[in-house]
Parts: sequence; C-alpha cells; structure tokens
Amino acid sequence: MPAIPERPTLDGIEARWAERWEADGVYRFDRTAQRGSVFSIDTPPPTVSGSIHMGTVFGYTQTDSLARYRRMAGRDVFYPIGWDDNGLATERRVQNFYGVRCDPSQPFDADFTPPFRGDAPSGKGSGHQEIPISRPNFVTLCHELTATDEAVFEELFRRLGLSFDWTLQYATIDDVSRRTSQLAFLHNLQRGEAYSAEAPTVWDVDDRTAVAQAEIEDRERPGAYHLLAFHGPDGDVLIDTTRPELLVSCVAMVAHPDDERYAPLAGSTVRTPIFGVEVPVVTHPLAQPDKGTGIAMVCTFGDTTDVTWWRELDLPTRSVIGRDGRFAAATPPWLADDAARAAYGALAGLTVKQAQSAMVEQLRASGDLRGDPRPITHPVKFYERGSRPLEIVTSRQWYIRNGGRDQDRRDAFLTRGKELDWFPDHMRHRYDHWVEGLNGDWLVSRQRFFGVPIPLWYPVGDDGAIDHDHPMVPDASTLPIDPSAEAPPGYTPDQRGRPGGFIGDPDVMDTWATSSLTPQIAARWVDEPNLFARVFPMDLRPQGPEIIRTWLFSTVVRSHYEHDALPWANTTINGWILDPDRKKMSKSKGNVVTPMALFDQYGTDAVRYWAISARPGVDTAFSEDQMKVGRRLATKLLNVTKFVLGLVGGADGDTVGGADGDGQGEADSDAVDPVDLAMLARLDATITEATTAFESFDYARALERTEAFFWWFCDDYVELVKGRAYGGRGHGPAASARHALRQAIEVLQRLLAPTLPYATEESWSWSHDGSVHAARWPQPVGTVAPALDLDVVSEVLGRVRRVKTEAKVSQRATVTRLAVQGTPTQVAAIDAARADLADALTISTLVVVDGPDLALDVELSPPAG
RNA sequence: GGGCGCAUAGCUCAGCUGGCAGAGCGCUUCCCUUACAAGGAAGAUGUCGGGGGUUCGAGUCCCUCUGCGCCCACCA
Repeated sequence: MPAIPERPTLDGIEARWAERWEADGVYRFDRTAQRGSVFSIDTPPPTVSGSIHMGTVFGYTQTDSLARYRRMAGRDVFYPIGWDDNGLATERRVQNFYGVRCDPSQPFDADFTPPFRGDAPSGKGSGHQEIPISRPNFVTLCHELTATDEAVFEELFRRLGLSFDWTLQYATIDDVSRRTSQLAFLHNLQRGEAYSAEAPTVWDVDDRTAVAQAEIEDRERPGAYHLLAFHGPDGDVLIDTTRPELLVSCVAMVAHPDDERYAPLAGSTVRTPIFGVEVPVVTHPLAQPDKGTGIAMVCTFGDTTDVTWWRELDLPTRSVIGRDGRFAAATPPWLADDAARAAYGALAGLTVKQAQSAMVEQLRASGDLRGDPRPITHPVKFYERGSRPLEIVTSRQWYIRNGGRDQDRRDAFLTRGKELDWFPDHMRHRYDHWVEGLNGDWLVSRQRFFGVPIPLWYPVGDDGAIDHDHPMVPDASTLPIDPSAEAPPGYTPDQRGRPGGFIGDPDVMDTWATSSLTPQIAARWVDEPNLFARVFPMDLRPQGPEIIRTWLFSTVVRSHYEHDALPWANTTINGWILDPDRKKMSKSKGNVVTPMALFDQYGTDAVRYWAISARPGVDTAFSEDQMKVGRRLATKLLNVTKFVLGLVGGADGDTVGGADGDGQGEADSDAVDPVDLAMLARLDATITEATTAFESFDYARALERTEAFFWWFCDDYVELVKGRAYGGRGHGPAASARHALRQAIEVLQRLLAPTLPYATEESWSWSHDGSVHAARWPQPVGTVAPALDLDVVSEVLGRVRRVKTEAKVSQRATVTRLAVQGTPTQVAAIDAARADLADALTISTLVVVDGPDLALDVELSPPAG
C-alpha cells in the first residue's frame, strides 16, 4: 500500500494505473459466469480509418461509466472492443496514404513498394497520379495501415481508462469476423433471406460500386428546368426536365391519371426531339400535376421514380450511362435514323455534366429547347462520402430482405424496435421512421476489394455463360474463404473461368453486413458456443444517433433472422458534440482538438468528467471549462482523502460501509454524534439516488447527485467536525467524527469511481490493497437520521462566513458572541451542532433562543490595534 | 413536405412524480487558514422564448406561435 503523498497530484497517474489494471486483469471477463450475473455490452467498433474525434471520447466514456457501475454492482461485465477496419473508408485512406489505386487486372508484384507513406502531398489540385496495383498488393497495404491506426486507437482508449477486456479484441476484417460474416450470410441464403438480382442499382461513379439506401443522402444542388418540346400528331407536348442529357434514354411520358390536360394524349405516342424515338404517353399516380408542366419524361434511369415507373408500367430499358459515369461509346441500337445516330455521336464518351452541355446546344439549335433554362435548387442524391451525384445503372447484386419490399417482415422489425428499451426513449422514433420508410431490400454486395468476400462460386456453362441462379456454397468448416483464390468443392483451380468450370463471386460485402454481427463476432458465436450462450442476447448497445438506421437496424435484422431474438435488451443513444458556436463539430471547420492534448493538459479524469456531466442523448457543447471543473473535483478528492486518512490512519482493516465483503452492521456502530449521523443519513440518500440513476443508465444524474453531496461534505461537514476530529473535545466525540469521515470518504470514492477512475483509484490505494474498481458498489447502511436539520446548520455557517467576509476579516477571526434565534426545529439543530459550530466558526459565546424565524446577531472581536 | 428534439443568469447547463428559480464558468470582494493557492470564503446577475389554457399554485401539464438543431422525403 503506497504512502499518502505529501502533495497529492493527478499528473502522471494514468500510465501507472492503466498498466496496473491490465497486469491485474481487473476488467477481465469471467468465462465461467452464468448468464444471470452477466452484463454484456456490444460496443460498436470504431472506424479506424480516420482521426480520433472528441465525439468518440464523449460517447465511449459515458458507456464506460455504465460498465464500471455494473461491474461494481456485482455483475460479470462482458465488455469487448473491436475495430471496424474493412470497407471503403479504409480503401480511401490507403489510396491517399500510399498514392495507389486497386486495379484487379494488375498482376501481383511481390516486391511492390508504395511511392510514399504518409498523407498525400497536401493542397488542392496537387493531383498526383495514383499507381494502379493488384488486389493482393492493395489488401496488404490495407492491413498494414489499419494495424497502425488500431494501435493509435488502442493507446488512446487505454489512456482514457475505458475498462474493456482487451483479451476480447477483434477487427471486422479478421478471421473470426470473416468466418462469422460468411456463415451468417450462408444461413441467410439457405433460409431465403438473401438473394441476388439483376436490377437498376444506385451507383457511385467515382468509387464504382453500388451503394445502399442507408448510405445515400440528399444534397441541395443548383440545377435548371429545361422546357423541351416533344412532337405529337396533334402538336407539341412540353415537358420540364433538369436532366436534358437523358433525352436519349427516354422511354415514355407520364401524367397523372386525373390530369384532364393530358387525358386526351394517354395511350398515344409522341416523338422525342433530336432522336425522334416514338414513346408512349402513359399515366401513373406518382406523376405530379403541379410539378413542371405536369407531364414528365421517363428515362432509364434519371431517378428512383423512373425506376418505379419503369417497373410498374413495364417500360423498356434504354440505358446509356456506364459504370464510369460516362455515356457509352457505342451508338444505342434504338436510334433508327442517321440524324439521331449523329446526334448521339456528339455525346458518346462524355461525362454526364459534359453531355448535358452538348445536349442543350443541340436542343437550342433545333429549337426544341423553349426559352432559356430556369435555374432552380433541388435535392440531388449523393453517396454520403461521395462528391458526384449518384447514377442508376443495371447490375447484378446481392440483397438481404429487410422489410423494404415485404410488409410482414417490416412489421416484424417494427415489433423488434418496440421490444427494445431506448435511452432516451424518444430515439425510438428514428428507428420507426426509418423502417417505415424503407423502399427496397438491403443491398449488401460491393464492387470493392478490402472487405469480406461473398463466399460463393457460380458454375460456368459449356457455352461459357455464368449461371447466377445456382451458386455453389463452401462447407461451413472451411470458412472463411476467398472465392477468387480458392476453388469450390469438386473443382480444381485450373477450371476457373473455363467452360464447364466455375467462377468466384468477385464482390465483397458491405461493411454493415459484417458489423451488423458484432454481438456474434465479439461473443464468438461460431467458435465458442459456450461463451456465446453466457452473454447473448446482450444487455446493452451504446451508440450514436446517426447510426440507428444503419448499424442498429441491421444488427436487429441479422439477430432476428439468426436467433429469432433482439441482439440486446437496451440501447443508449448519445448526443452530438457541438463546438462553442453550437454547430456540430467537424474536421472541415478546423475546430477539432485532439483528445491526447486534453488528457495531458487537464488529466484524463477531467475530460471524462466533461463527458459524464452531459445528459444522456443530449447534444453537448465542447467545454474546456467543464474539464477544469472536473480537474478541481478530482484534485479535491485526493486532498480530502489525504486529510481524512491523516486523521484515521490508512489500515485496510478499518474498512467500513461494506466496501469488502458484506460489512453489514458494523458500519455506523462508532458514529454516535447526531451531526455525524445526519451526514451519514444524507450519504445513504445519495447512494440510493446514484444507484437508481445508474440502473436507468443515467450516469449524469448519478454524478450530479454524488457531486452535490461531495461539495457539501467538503465545504460544510468536514469544516464543521474538523476540530472535533482532531480530538479537541476528547476521544469519544473524535472517534465518532473520524469514523463517519472514513465511512463517507470510502463511499464517495466508490460513487465517483465510474466517472474518475484514476483519482478514485489513486486515493483508494492509500488505504486498500485491491482496486476500487473491483470493490463493491456502496449500499445504504440504514443510518437513522436524527431530528437534526443539517441545512439549518449550513445556513448558520454561511451567514457567519458572510459577516466575516463583509467585515473583511479572516475566516479564522473570533466571533465574540453569536446569538441565534429560530423556530424549535432550527433551535434543536443548532443546539445539536453547538460545539461543532463554535469550533468551525471560532465562536466564544453561542446563545440560542426561540423565535419566529432564523435570525443571527454576530459580534466580531474588535480589530486589533 | 413529414417527424423528433431544444429554448431557464453574460456563457455552458441542472431543475426527475406541479410547491420559496439553482450549479459551474466568467465577473466583483475578501482570506497565504495546519487536506487543498491549479486553493478557500462570500457577492451581484432572471419577462424560465411569445401568447392562451388547466390548477389553490405552472420553469414543470395541455394548446398555439416563433426561433434553432437533427433525422427522413419521388432529382420532372
């Protein structure tokens, strides 16, 4: 047991304790624990391909305090951590960091060395060329960089004092994750929950991959209505379009069935300008009479409404935009005459933007563009990480059914959402609205490289055609597999791509397809069913509000299918970090501070205090002021502990209040003074409040109640009994005070342990051998409060202090006579604390009389000289 | 267009089942006091966003308006 330092300090204590906790396995999960005693937490593994944001510190600290509470409250806490490293975010970081680009057509180069390591030469338009490298080379670099990034995260999380069991660490690209992800997918396939289809797909032309609904966002972008004339037998029909370049893909015109203006045209055909293609005029309820001219051109595909019309009205497909975002080089076969083919020739090979200009020129020249384009601002769909608008292309993709096209499944997932307990409760609305608004199944395949491969092969027919309808699956015992490197059962590697042979699925799964399985990955569902059964379904999923629709929902989907259960019983949703201007903090604004610098400046506990003092789910300003307050609290705890232990000695055997073992009964046997008993009764109430708050995941309220007591304890109670505790009035009264002080300080250390793990451990260590974080959460000892209103005593303290302050004398100045008048209750309180008050305020004569109200008459000794 | 949330001291926020408007920061004053000067003791500061209602009583419950934030929404 270390000696109490002469001058306690917070500086440097983190490294010492973090190392000790790991060495002693303080946070290690007990694999023999029974499910009933386990509290399991499914932390979303952070994406490591980016800098560490204060938002991460914020949310993870809040959850850590919940974990620490449950651990002290006697639960076997299962608290793993993982890294979300597979996916496009990592690929992009690798591209920038090494100056490379994955090109699967490149051969593997065993001696490849990237042009540089480090963030790309900065500055806009530096425009360095990325070197194309093979997929194996690229994946190797992904592994290299994520390993580095993960080490940085681990160092930060350890410094932050997150009480993970580091032996349970995982990464979403590791063998366990790939095996879990592939097995779950194969089960989905087997049960008909996963399917592949060739269909119009929302496509990012820069990353060249399909993206899912959850990854799409609307951005307001400038555009323009172009009024175009279509030609009918009875004259021109005018339509407004923001995408005139898609005229060549027009397959129909559509009006609302009730729109009388266009009723006569329905069923007829009109000719497109420039290209002269005959297209039918059809009706559909989605057409909006008040938008544009009330009749729209349907193209394959300008937007998702086009897809709906195309599907429901059984229209032909006339696509020209390729996966690279450019107009196809080949002239479309549906253009019959030479003029039309020539017109297309001016568009071939252009980007969408270039093609629009070229098309407008032709329309203007032909007179089919009526008037000038009218600029508007309208929402355009983007991939959330993308910089160019999404296009819609037809491609074959894998989907998992999520209720987007199936009311029964949708209802089942809505029911799951209702079964889940949300903190704060109103966050459930986000889930409900998302599920209710789904408009398609979950697209899980990605045309990318650093991910979990879709574990399937397809037969290649004798004619060389790929049979996508009869995928070949691996044996579960062989997972994880890479179908682009291994052959399916019954085939040899040289049959790859040959007639009569096979071909591997080239795609990887969406990162959510793996991270939706974090409960199964962390709990080793595939490899350790015994462990899995002890911790699943989990007790808690903490996370940010922005990933309810993605991470939370997809995890519910997978668990529902695989286990017919919710993945967790409760979810806590943290708030945003706002900068001092009340805007969401963001890197681009340059207002991001690095957590490590803050830890160094204020101490980890101070930063944690800031996070814990924020209400659950409430957006919170980044506040260094709040960290200063936390630092003051932590420092105060060290000092008051030093004071109390200096009085009572630090022997472990004196432990009171049930810190070790059950300790019932002996706790307050020595505290007999009414002032001490009243304090202990108040302490009991604080324990109850803090416990109740923690039970409902309200770490902030638990801290607030504890802190309020703590400052009152330090400012009033300790000052009040200090003289008595020193022995000024004999052994008996001193023993009562010392016992109460010791009991209170040990309770306070434990109440503050979830918030300030370092300062509490440091101060606890001066009188205990074991960790405070393994100590039992305090229980009320049942102190019966005497008829003594401590608030009255505090009021007298405060009023006399004020008199001294206003008289500009030291607080130690002697009060020659204090006369207090008060109601019987007030008089009783002051009488009971009479000697302590006289000590604390240096009062020579204290007179107490009955009166209608509390009133004080303070006589100070005349100033010397 | 739909939904959710927020609005309390100069600032950041508590105020949980309705009962005397609070804390911290900042500001002002005092105190080198034996746990604590990166400290301590004290002080000033309010149209609880506006309006209406329920109630003996509303910061708190209901309605409504305004402002801000976030999420969602078929890009003609």
